Amino acid sequence: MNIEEKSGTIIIKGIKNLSLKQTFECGQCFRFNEAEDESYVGVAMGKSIRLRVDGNDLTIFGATKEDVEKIWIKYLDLERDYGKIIESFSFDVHLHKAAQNGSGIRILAQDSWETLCSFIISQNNNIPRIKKIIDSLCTRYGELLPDGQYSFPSASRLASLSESEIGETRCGFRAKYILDAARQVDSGAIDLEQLKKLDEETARLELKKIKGVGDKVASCVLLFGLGYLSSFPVDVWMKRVLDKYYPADFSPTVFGEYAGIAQQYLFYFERG
DNA sequence: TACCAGGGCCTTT
DNA sequence: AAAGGCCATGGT
Repeated sequence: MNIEEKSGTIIIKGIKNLSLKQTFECGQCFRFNEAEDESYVGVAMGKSIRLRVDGNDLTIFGATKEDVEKIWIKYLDLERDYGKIIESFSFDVHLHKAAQNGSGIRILAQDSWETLCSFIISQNNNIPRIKKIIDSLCTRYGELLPDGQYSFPSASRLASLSESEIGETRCGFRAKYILDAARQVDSGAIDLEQLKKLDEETARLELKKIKGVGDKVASCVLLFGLGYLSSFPVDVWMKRVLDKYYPADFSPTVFGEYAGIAQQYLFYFERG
């Protein structure tokens, strides 16, 4: 990877298939927002960051070269050849079309705890409100970062709160689910890092032991927070896609080891 | 298997 | 401006 450091910013050249807009607005992540000059600003992995793409060059503001190498390349999944994956989907006309439409999407390797908590909040909810609740959670219970933003609160911090304190974020009936997740992660009853080492279905069963985590939320956590790129979340949108374009007995497992990436292309395409 | 659980967005009127 | 449907659901 071609990494240059220039007056406090990092530039990585020759990155194909990276659109910040598609990546941050396809519903996998709730803490990045578009700023001026089409850059994206947000907090992840406990750090604030600003990103900008010009052609095939990615500029990273506010990060050290060490953090780029250790954190951000992995977070943005920059080492994976998405062009090759898109071509591998050419056996399916509809998927291939969707993939070309969303060819700048990358599946972020997000923090496992933040992903679990965020997708519990996402249930039966819309994106603007999900973002608002997460923002409130971070401002209230996260840690203040040098640039004035707040980190995502740790499981142990949330485990120390009452249900009504979590409810101050206006998350409604989800407060008890967030608290259960925080307590199970904080106590070690669930070890999210260990789940990355299991097989997908065993990890899914572990996640579903948490209140408020059903198949859909578990699938999202597997895909966005635990690195299982074969995980294929099926929500109302995806049901619609499957009904519309695929036979009744169709199983998304035919999409293979990158079925989760296929899911994102189909989701992004269908939502328009 | 229905129905219920915040609340706010968003479209329609 | 007011109404009502809807929302990347899961629990009971």
